[in-house]
Amino acid sequence: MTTTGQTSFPTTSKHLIPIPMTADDTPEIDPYETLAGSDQPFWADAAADAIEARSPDEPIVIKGGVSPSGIPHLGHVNEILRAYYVAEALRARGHEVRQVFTSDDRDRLRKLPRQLADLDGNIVGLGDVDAGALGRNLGRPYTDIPDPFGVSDSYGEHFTELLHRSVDDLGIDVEFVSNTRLYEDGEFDEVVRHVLTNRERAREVLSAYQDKVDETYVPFFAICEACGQLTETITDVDLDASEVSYACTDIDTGEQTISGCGHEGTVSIRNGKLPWRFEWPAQWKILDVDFEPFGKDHAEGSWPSGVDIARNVVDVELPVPMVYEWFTLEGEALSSSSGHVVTVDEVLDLLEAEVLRYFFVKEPLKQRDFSVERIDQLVDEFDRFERTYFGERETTESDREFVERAYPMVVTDPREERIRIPYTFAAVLGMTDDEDLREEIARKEGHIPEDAPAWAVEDALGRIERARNWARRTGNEFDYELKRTELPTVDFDDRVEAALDDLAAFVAEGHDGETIQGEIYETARRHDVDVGEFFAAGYRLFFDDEQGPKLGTFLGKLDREFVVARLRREQ
RNA sequence: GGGCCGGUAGCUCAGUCCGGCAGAGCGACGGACUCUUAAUCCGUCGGUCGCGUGUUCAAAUCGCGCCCGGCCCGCCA
Repeated sequence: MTTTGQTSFPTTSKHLIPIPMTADDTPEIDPYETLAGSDQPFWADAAADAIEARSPDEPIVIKGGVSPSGIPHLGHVNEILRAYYVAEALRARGHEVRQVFTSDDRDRLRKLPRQLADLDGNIVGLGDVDAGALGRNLGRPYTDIPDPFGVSDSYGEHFTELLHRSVDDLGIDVEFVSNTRLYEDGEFDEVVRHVLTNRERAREVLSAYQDKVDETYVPFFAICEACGQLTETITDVDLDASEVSYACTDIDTGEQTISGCGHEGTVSIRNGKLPWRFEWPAQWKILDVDFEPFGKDHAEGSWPSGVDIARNVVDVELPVPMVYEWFTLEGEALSSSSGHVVTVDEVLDLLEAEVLRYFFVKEPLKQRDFSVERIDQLVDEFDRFERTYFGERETTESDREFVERAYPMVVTDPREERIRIPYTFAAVLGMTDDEDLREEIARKEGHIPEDAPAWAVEDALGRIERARNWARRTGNEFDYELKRTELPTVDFDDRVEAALDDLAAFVAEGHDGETIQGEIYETARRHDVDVGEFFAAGYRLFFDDEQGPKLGTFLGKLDREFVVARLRREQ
């Protein structure tokens, strides 16, 4: 994890001058409007237009950020990918762009997640770590909590690292910034001092948004020297010393109350944090943010107050906002705490990174469902997206314009020779572990051109393992597995058994797959067995299933003794 | 109480900004490949565009009013 190389601010500054207490109308800026009314075929270009319209200084800064509260899932990646496409759109126009992502790791742990994940992404239950020890850290900043796995420096660093790895796996290069480091290194000093200097004003502005703000409210949380909790009761502010005094009182997190230790003390403003509503605009100022995408959860609360605070307290120009809808997983909201999540790690076992990148290139304001069950549809859609780019299929003009712009951002090295084996067919090929056989069948069925370059063949075959993982994970109709070691339980009537013996004899003579396929029909007819019934018998024998791949072709590829013995129900 | 998204073919969705013949993929059905089973190819089937209403020569598309589904905010972050 890296931090920004910001220079320190001088201790005296014009920003320490109190802002006069005047009422100020803040025209609303609707974050839903950024993409509305644009005639751009790709939404990221609409966002880029809005950014360019402000003539920002280079490099243009695109930000995002989340708290490292637990297992990073697809929702967290969404935040980064949305920003990424906007950054790419600007880069394609020749701008220099910094995409930064703040890990809001000084936020406090408010409740224990039900699941955690180790650095390899293996998901474990809370009971598999020392939950009691973790529980004693409620109310403390993530970066002050020991890593439950004992590897990283802190809980915060652990989960930030996991997210960083997910982003790396997607091939996205983002500058990660630790919020804690920004405080520790003094990057926040000036803006914190400014907010505290104008705390009357801050109180007045925020009170329009939060009822709990009263005369005693001070916009700062201090880290208690005794117990490490972020306490909200600030009893005194010493701007000359850049210190605050506090009393460690109970914290009401809404769901539960975290008891304070009662300690009273004084700490530097580097040992604490601004409340989120102030911290967000403060980040805009420190990092000089030009564009900020955020989930719809921020659209009604944090954003309007952030606009007000940016203008009337922090004194910073607003970034261009953009709201994105959250998506669902199998039709239901993602939830770290309840464990209804899917990680990037898991998804990349099922499909290629570019397919996942494609998922996030679609309209941000549409609520979409990510379904493992129907991943084949997503992959098929991606394959069409790719074929459209290479002009291999017809589509509408607007779709073509979208694809031409978006595809190079999804697949960063477009190569026309690339081969995609249809996903469900790849799942069928997954029935065998024999890699040569996989390739042979794929070639035979026309999914790999004669003159395909080796790299393209290798890439294409890589999908088979993923599709097989998918078939197994979902246990769907493509979950074929050759029952090689033991004979499935079978119960055939005499005619079927006679037909199988007959077919065994034919196979023993040595024929290729095509011929065997034809003979299956002939044999069935000769023995007055329904063709469908006979195929079903074959699938039962070899796959313990009602259906499977094209049988004759497949049997022709297996070693003959095994096929003959199995047809005779001997092995 | 408020916000946003969605409702178009059996399924998943595009089309709505900017009104002008109702679209794609999957699916189902029929056929071809000496051969009902993955794939491939050909063909067929598919829709009261959630409901109502207004505007218009013309509405899936624009306005208004509803209904249904989902999520979010009104604690915290």
